[in-house]
Amino acid sequence: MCRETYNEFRRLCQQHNLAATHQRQKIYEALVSRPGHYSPEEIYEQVKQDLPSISLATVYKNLKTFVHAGMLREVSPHHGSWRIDANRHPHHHLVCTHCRSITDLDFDSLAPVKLRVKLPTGFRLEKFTIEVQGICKACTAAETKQH
Amino acid sequence: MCRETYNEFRRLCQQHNLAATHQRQKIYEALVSRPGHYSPEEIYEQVKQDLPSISLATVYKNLKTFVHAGMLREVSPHHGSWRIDANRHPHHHLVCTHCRSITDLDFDSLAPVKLRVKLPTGFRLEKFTIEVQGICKACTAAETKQH
DNA sequence: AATCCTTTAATAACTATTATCATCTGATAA
DNA sequence: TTATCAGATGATAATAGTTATTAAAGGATT
Repeated sequence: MCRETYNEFRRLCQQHNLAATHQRQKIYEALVSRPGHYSPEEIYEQVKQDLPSISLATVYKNLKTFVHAGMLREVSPHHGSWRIDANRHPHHHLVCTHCRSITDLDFDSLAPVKLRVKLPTGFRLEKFTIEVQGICKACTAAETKQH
Repeated sequence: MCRETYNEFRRLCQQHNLAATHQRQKIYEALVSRPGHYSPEEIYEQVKQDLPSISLATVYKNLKTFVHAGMLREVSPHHGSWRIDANRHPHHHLVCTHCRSITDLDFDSLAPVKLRVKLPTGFRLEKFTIEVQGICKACTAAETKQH
């Protein structure tokens, strides 16, 4: 890990009250040192090259910790189970990043997407989908009730 | 199932060369008769009320069949494994609906999202994410090679 | 009604993820 | 440095979600 990344890692851990362990260091490095959208399994394989005795559960736990702390993000908030949409009309989705509930948002609620550049050659565009991410009413209510 | 929905279902099955079985009818109905973004498990529970002996595998298989035929859509094209994104800069994603690969698209490649209406009260907006869905270069190439 | 081909139910198998718990380690203070 | 201890780790069992297999049943066509 380059010194800059290392320092950033230490700083982030301190900031979030996390012990800066070897495992975390390597997991963090595996993600930030190369572009990509890796799965826990892939990170595990990568980190194992440096720390052969690391456990897959450790990778999962720390990825969760990092995401929860805001040090990393998940690519999509819909992960887990497959969801089917029977709404045939073009529309967008409101997605709660807390409870992951999904609500339809009328297509015309948002101005059409405008492409300012050419897409990579070879990519055959099908459609744009906009996700409006945030905290839903129910989760906001539950949150404020707690305090 | 109302007659209109039933006729549409028959028509869709015919159009896609699918036998119009009771199970398919009920699965289709469970989705289109009420708004929502249901999981296979939820559909299964719903359909079981009418067809107690239906198998969960049948639900999965038919949902896949319907999605593949274009009769229904999946809410999001990436399911499977959890993916982590270490790119701290705001950006969008190109997603291949075939191989599900993910590529970053610079934030400025698309004009900013414009909200034309108020969001539902209580929803606390965090951010907009745009997914650019289509077929990636590799998949297009593989496809044309086949023919 | 007979035939054929598709679909289904049951269930085993598999993949992805989480929980449990004994052991170990990083951070802090002495 | 070393002692201390909360928090982290590794091993693995458990669970959730999904897919594969196969014998039996059902729709479509004749």
